[in-house]
Amino acid sequence: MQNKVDMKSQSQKILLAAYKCISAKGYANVSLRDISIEAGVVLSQISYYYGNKEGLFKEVIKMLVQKYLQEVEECLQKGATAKEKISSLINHFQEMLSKRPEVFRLLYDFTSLAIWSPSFGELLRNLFKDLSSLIEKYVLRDAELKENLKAYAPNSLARMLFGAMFGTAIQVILDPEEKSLPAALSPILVMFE
Amino acid sequence: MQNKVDMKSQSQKILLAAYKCISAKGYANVSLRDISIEAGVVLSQISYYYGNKEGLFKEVIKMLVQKYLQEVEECLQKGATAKEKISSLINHFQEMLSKRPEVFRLLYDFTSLAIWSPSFGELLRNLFKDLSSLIEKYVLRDAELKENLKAYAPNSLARMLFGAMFGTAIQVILDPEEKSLPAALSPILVMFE
DNA sequence: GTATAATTCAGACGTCCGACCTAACTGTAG
DNA sequence: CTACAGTTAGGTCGGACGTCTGAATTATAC
Repeated sequence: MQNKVDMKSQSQKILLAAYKCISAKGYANVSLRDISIEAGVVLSQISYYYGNKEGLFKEVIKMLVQKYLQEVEECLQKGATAKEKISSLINHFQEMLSKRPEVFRLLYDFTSLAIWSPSFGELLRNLFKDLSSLIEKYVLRDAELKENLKAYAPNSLARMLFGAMFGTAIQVILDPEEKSLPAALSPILVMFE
Repeated sequence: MQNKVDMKSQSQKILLAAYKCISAKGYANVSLRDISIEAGVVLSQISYYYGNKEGLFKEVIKMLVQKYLQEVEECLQKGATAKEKISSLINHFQEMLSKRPEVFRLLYDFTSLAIWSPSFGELLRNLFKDLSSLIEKYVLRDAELKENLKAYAPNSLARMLFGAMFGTAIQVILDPEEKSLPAALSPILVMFE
């Protein structure tokens, strides 16, 4: 019979510990031993469930992607106009930045891995594609879109909008003391008014 | 007497080899041995000149920053209106992306280091501050600025503009096959027309 | 020329890591 | 109970890494 504290499966404990460790110290600075200790599990359990470090981190990413893509979609459904939708998305980003900055740290860490590793690269490419597709779907199909925005391919616009959030957020992460930085996301709205 | 091929000082050879290796494979995937071989220099020369791996990479960054901040400033001086200046900057980014993508790879690699290491963090924070200050100085002090842009703090606007380029560029780096992506930088111009 | 400092060189050291192996344990089906 | 697959445990292994040491060489100052 399993103890109540051990109700969570070993594999889940490992996954959560990996999330915690990596988002706190970075993929490169965390060893599988660190994670096994944090999870209260023996080292070899990690290879048993996830094969290797890369496989484990991929699962962490997949878990996160699944969780947050949905949140983003919900944001984009709020509001009637394009501006309101983007505004809701920006609010969500700002809230995440202040309340769950570790999610962003993980994202940026993941990004640098993706530059050098083809398999991570594909994972991140898909995430970026999905995110910009969501923006395209909910915002840029808006009939009320300003005339001068229509000169650009919707996909380019979506990529740029997402890029602006991504690029602004990293500045916040790097300089959390600079309280005025999150506000830098707001000027995006200019494009929709 | 030094051989002509060895005219470059050891420290310079190391610095250039480090740039080459790191921008090709990433900081975490390059060993000091790789660099010493690429430089045609003995391993211990690296510690002699740069102390340790971190010190060496910091010098690589400083070299790069010095080189490119100037380029950016020159871009921003071209053109009369805010839109023209930003357009010139975007062109420069697009050209860099296609001709010297390794500079961006280095920048993103550096960014992920900066998240976890305070000293790298300070270096990158300063770079971001300098870049956005340049944009602020040359573009956003423009008297012809659109009325609705004036609602935002110039610094916030500059941060967002730089963020948009940073965040769009990473998508290009990750998906170099997608030839339409660099065009995603262009919609930024909408804000200035 | 000699003394002194700076540089170059070859190699070793201890550490840490991911991967791997084998045995023990657990639950289950027959 | 037995057989067996699934799981957990503990430990080892080889290798790669950054750093360090000390000797050899070269340049510099007097």
